[in-house]
Amino acid sequence: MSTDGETARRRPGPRRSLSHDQVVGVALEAIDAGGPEALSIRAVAARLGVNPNAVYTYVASRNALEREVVERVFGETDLDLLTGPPHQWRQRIIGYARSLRAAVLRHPPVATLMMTAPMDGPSAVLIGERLIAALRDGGLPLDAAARGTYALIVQVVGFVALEVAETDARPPLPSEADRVAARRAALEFLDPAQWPLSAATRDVAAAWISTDQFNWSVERLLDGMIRPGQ
Amino acid sequence: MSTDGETARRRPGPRRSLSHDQVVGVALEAIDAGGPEALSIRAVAARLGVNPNAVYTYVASRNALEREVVERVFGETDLDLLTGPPHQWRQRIIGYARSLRAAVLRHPPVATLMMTAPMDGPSAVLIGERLIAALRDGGLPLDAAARGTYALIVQVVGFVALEVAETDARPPLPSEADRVAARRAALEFLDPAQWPLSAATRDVAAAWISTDQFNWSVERLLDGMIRPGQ
DNA sequence: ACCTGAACACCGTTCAAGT
DNA sequence: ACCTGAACACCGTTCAAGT
Repeated sequence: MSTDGETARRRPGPRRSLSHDQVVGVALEAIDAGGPEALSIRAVAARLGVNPNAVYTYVASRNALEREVVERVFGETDLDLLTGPPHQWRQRIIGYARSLRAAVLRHPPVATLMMTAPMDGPSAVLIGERLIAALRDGGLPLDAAARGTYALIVQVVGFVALEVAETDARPPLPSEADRVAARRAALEFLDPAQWPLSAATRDVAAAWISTDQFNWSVERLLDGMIRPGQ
Repeated sequence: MSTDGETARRRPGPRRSLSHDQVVGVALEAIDAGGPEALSIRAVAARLGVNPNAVYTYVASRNALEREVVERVFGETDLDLLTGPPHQWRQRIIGYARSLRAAVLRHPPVATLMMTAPMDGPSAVLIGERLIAALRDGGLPLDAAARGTYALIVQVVGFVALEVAETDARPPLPSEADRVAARRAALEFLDPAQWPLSAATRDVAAAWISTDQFNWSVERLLDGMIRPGQ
């Protein structure tokens, strides 16, 4: 708790000390500079110019640090995109989904971290709250809106994680066109005699990680929820 | 190990030596016994009674080992569920999705591994091939079936990964009922004044990781693909 | 409250040498 | 071909001690 300093009390928002935020910020810097393995207690300590164990003053464990980094990246998304006129519920959801994907792609190693820790931070709660509202604007009953919220989160975060998994996760990522081209080349081996359908859809599979496919997946999920077959 | 010279050559299938398969098997055993951190070159070596570097005779790196473990778990799924009469395309897909989820839940740490490596193994190709076929049986054009295949994979694997992320990933996992109950308790803090929609749907959010929600998500995605709004 | 110093029990990976 | 022995450059975390 940061009741010790006065600056912390002035701000009514997050109660974290400045040094705590610095640690998280440095951790994100380390990840952006050195890739997935660069997020370590010792690397953060080195960047701060202190001994490794000094980091434990601000963070409980490596795991806790990872979760704070995730929280930080959620904070880089544009939550305002989720609010707006009810009839635009669809654009709001798609717009925010793209904003979330973009934020993670700026910090590729964070994609994995999002899949390995429960989404229980303040940002996650706020995103959930606004997603439920948007889905209700789309005509979903309350409970279905809550279910749909999670299906959307799974689709969006899962998509980005698998997208990043195709790379070495070292920022900056190659352009989407380059990544699709690399996939296309890697799929050349598909033998039409052995896997006729896969071979015939090589070009589609190469573009599985594209923005186009991302939008398509989210839209299909929305379509399936709006006129539910149950 | 037995007949490391001739048995491997007799079989025309995978060209791997018996010892290679043993290494992967031991890695999976280690994971099942010790959780996510137990999958290490040194732990596998210790289980085999050899020096750490001896493992490199059979596996190129820790990363390669992880991917082989994923391949092994894919092999535990029941691919036959994906084949069947065309009119049952829906049951085939849902049935296989459940089989895949069950296989991963038997080896929880593998869920994360599936999100951190490209799905390019032989099992992944075969699953893709049969998923495309099933979606075609559902009436989708070829390209849409290929797109839908990836959306389904993202939803299924992403769902399981986030489900496991709520636990310590140490098998055996608590029962689903227990895990839902734990989530319900953890969501007690939600303040209706601050997050009215989230607080009102606590019970739904607690069951986000349930089989019911899993089925619902997959079904909604299928609904959205079968009558596409594009 | 926050840091240093030192240590413990681990990692993945490489190299040289044996058989 | 497959292993040992030894080493390098790392990890996360804990404890005791300083200020």
